[in-house]
Amino acid sequence: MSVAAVSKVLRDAYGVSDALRAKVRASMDKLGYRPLASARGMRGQTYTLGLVLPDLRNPFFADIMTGVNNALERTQYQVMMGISSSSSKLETGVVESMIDRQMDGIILIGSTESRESLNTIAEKKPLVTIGHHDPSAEDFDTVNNNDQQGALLAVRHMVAAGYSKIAMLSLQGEPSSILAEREMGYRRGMIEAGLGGTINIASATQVMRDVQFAARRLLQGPRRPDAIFCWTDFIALEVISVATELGLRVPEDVGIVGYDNTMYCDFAQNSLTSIDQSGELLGLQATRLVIERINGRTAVEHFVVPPRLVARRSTSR
Amino acid sequence: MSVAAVSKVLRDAYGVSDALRAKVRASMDKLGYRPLASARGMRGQTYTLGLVLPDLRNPFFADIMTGVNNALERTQYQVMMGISSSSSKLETGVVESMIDRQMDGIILIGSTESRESLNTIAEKKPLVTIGHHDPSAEDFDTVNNNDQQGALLAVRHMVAAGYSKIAMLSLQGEPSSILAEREMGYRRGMIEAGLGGTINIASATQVMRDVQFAARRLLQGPRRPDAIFCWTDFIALEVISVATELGLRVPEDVGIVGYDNTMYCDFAQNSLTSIDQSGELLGLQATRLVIERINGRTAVEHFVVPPRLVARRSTSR
DNA sequence: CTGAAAGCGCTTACAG
DNA sequence: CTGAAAGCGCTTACAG
Repeated sequence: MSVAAVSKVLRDAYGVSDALRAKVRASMDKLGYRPLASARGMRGQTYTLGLVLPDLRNPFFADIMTGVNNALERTQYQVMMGISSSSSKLETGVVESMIDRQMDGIILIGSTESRESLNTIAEKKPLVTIGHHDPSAEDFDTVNNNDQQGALLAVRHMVAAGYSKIAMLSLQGEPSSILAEREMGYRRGMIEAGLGGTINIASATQVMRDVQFAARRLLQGPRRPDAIFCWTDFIALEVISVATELGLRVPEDVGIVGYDNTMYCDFAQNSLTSIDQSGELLGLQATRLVIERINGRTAVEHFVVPPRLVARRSTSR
Repeated sequence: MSVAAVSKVLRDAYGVSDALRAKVRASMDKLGYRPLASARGMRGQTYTLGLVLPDLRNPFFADIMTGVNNALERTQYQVMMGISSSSSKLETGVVESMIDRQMDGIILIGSTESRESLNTIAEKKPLVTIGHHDPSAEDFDTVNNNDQQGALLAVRHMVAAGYSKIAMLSLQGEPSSILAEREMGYRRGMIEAGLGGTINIASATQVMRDVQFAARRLLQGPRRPDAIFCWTDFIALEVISVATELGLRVPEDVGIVGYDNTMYCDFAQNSLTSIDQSGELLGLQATRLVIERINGRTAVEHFVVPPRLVARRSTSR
């Protein structure tokens, strides 16, 4: 029973008899042997996937993780997460550190990087992005919900509910492709409904104070909207809070729609209409794709899931 | 300029002249050299800390991460996160995989493991726990808020606000030391107020349906409480939701207190009184302690921060 | 089918 | 102060 034999059993490689395999397995169990990922990484794989998320606050990312974990079930792979907004290190920094740590593949969520820098990463490691639209990318796979359609659904729903002065509270900061897609969907929806003249896009960072400021500005301004389509559920909940404080009634005075359909939407005190982008499915699919790439696939894949509007009281006028 | 020299510069080790150091640095920059963590891990450190959290849904963990990232600023260390509740692998599984991946130290959040199994981990790697009370542990450090006092503060506050039939909605599942501490604090508070006869502890898992069921049972039962102290803010928000659906007014008919003082507490539609356990500080301190241990400290440290009650409308009767 | 040997990119004594 | 050499625990040709 040689070192080589153990290695082969470990990787389910061919060239070991059933007898030897059983013997090795028994010894591994008896000794509680665990292979060191670092040593394996020196020559082969580490069986570790790197997942980079922009922040931990949005419960939507927990949905994605559920899908990732489901896909990893019964595989040898483990996932390690890193946060791209950590004060000191930027997105590329976190990704580089994943590469230094020999992750076999990388899943990047909500990236704001350019095609070029994503290609640079993809040269080194199999890469799949979630929440980054680039249908003509060739070196990495993308997994998305159709953000433009999501925004369109939101506007159509609000129009059908009788709202007409519909604003969008978008995200301020690094421009991203999903931002562009959703704003485009909003514009198209407004124009389609003959409301092109009242298109009104405000924006705020994710910082609480900022969102409150932007919400107050919208709700106290001269052309006060009667409905607001918000970037995420969390932002929508803040808008509900501000509206409540200003003495405005939701949905009577102002209708609110969020994005992601997180668990908070269901609470009676929120009852928030939202766009569901099937986070769990996105995570599952991204994980499958990255493992396929690790196993040799080179043809690009772009996976898009249709969004779904879940109507609740916040728009039931 | 030898391989050894590069290694020394990398680790800021002694025994290199300023001239050589500068030369090495220049070359490193020019070539864009990045050391491979796996290779470093074979002989020395990986400069990676492993952080294990029970789930991604509780926004409180994001506060902890903020502290961790602050502590890591200007150090060479990176943090990798793993989720202990991932369907397939259990808490020990995730920790083992962190050890296989040569993490230099491990921070374990909300562990439900026994002293023995934590000691087993601590034998292999520097270990610090957050949210696990074991003041006489000797092989690993602990970082906590004083959960017993937190619960006590909650009960005292509710009593002062005029509530008397105060129930606790606790967590069902693996018993943990923080669970024991909080329940103890609740009991002590009740007895202290002369309400020992109406002690009432219900419990539910974190699953939404479960919490709703438990909340309904409490609020529709024969000895309906006039106030409920909840395990986390999220659970408290669910209780507010159920109460609202049952036509009960918060805080008039029932007062609610949460735990963690997460951002959601501030929303006008929630305005939830909660116990702040300074998550950011806990994360910061745990990170410092684990790095100290990596650098050789062996004397145990147990850090405890006092909790703070933040009163809001949900208890202002 | 089986195992001895080289090598992955570092760190660590050790000799110069 | 500097660098040649051994060795960390694996995987991968390669010879037996």
